[in-house]
Amino acid sequence: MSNKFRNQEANAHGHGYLPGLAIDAVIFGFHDNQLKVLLLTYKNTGLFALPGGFVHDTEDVNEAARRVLFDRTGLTNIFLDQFYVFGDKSRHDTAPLKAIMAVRGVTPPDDHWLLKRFVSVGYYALVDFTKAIPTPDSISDSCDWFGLDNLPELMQDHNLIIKKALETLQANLDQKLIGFNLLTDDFTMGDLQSLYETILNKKLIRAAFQRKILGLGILERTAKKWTGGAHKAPYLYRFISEK
Amino acid sequence: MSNKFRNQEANAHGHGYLPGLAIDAVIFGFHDNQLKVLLLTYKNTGLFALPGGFVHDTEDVNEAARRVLFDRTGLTNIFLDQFYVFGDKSRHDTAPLKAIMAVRGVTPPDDHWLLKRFVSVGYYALVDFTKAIPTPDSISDSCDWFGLDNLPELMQDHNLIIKKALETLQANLDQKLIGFNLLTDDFTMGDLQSLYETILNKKLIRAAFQRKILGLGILERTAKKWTGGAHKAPYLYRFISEK
DNA sequence: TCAAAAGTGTTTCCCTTACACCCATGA
DNA sequence: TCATGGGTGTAAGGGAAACACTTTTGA
Repeated sequence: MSNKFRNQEANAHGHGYLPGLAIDAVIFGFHDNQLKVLLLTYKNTGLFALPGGFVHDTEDVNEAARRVLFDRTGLTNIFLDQFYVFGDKSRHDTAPLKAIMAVRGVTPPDDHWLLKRFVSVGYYALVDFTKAIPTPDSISDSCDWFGLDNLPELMQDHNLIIKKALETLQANLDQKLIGFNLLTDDFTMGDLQSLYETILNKKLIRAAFQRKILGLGILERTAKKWTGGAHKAPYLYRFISEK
Repeated sequence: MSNKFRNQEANAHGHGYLPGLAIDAVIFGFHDNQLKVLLLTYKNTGLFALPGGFVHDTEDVNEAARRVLFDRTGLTNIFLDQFYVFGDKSRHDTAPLKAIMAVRGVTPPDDHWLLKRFVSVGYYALVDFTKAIPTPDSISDSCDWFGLDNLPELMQDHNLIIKKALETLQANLDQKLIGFNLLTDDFTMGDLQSLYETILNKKLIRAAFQRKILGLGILERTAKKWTGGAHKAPYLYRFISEK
């Protein structure tokens, strides 16, 4: 949820949007050897939420997800995938929405469309932490990275959504080779291994990892070297996009 | 789509249902060494469609999918999983729905809820062909198995939905060991291999397959033997449910 | 000179492949 | 007895794991 309220408060019937359908985006980043997700905070409510939005009746659902991702990060051409539909009736909880609106001095009518039951399509995205520009929406007062290890209590079932997104990421990491989307253009083998270890939450064997990754034939060595530490300088690698 | 119209024609506003949200179920069966899916046919329209339905406002989306599966097959406790949300705006096509209604002598008003844009959650199910009892809904005149190799042209994007369901099945076959759901309680190793070969659409090596499957430790030999052919009688195996 | 990180070579182990052989059965 | 399908034994091959050795760098 987020960006869900720009102009919507005055639009009590949700004209122009698909009714009862929301998008929630788990946007992963990697920094300081930690997996992070983008969260919105709502002023004076102590509420935290995943970035999200609704679907215009003129766009595809997947397009809406890309729009949400762009609005919160300024990024396009990013790995973004559906992973689950959250449709339990127990999700229906009007309290947080009312609280957010109340702080803004709005008391929605009981039949306001945002207070109805919503089904949410969960998306997860992998972004380059250094390139994303976290941007709050019109009714949240900040948009920030939070470490996966110390997430706050989130609105509704958003903690569950993140959990399921992480499981999907772990399961697809090797299969779809999506991990690279979390790194900068050039990176060392150590960076990549550290990323894998963080996502999978287990140590990997250095020599085996190096051979396995290089064996995929999807990295090129960019001749350049890194400098700084009291040790041998590692090579920088770059992901080879489709030839 | 199916079962979507029981009582709904008279309910032009879709009261009691989540608006704009549908469920489509790709129900796989296995018979005569062929993968089959359950389809509904609509009288006098030449239209074919996947079984489907809508979500009551008193039930979870996953519950609604189970209900659809039960209504069309009489089965419960069946493998059933979400695999994708079909939400492109190009799906919106009122022609087939109008045709179906027209045959029944109904002309829906232009703002009838069924003529609005729908987003559909795709589910796929794996059922024992011998146990399912295909049952048409109130407005289709038959519900039958169709071989995947000779599917008719289906309503809307239902051919695409089946294609994507099959890809999901292929990708998850080994990982989640879901293939067993398509067989009878007791089966020979040949049956199982034939099933795998059909789903994956490639030949497997007999000896390797047998060792691989038995190596999983999830089958028990039921001592009994099969009879009939001019060759050694194969053992029957049974899937060991959680111990 | 030393510690630490990086790259690579070597050996072992295991799973898959490939091939073969034996068994059971009915025509 | 013969063809056919079913179960299993054995050896080869490929990749991961485990370990070690070398290289590079700054303190």
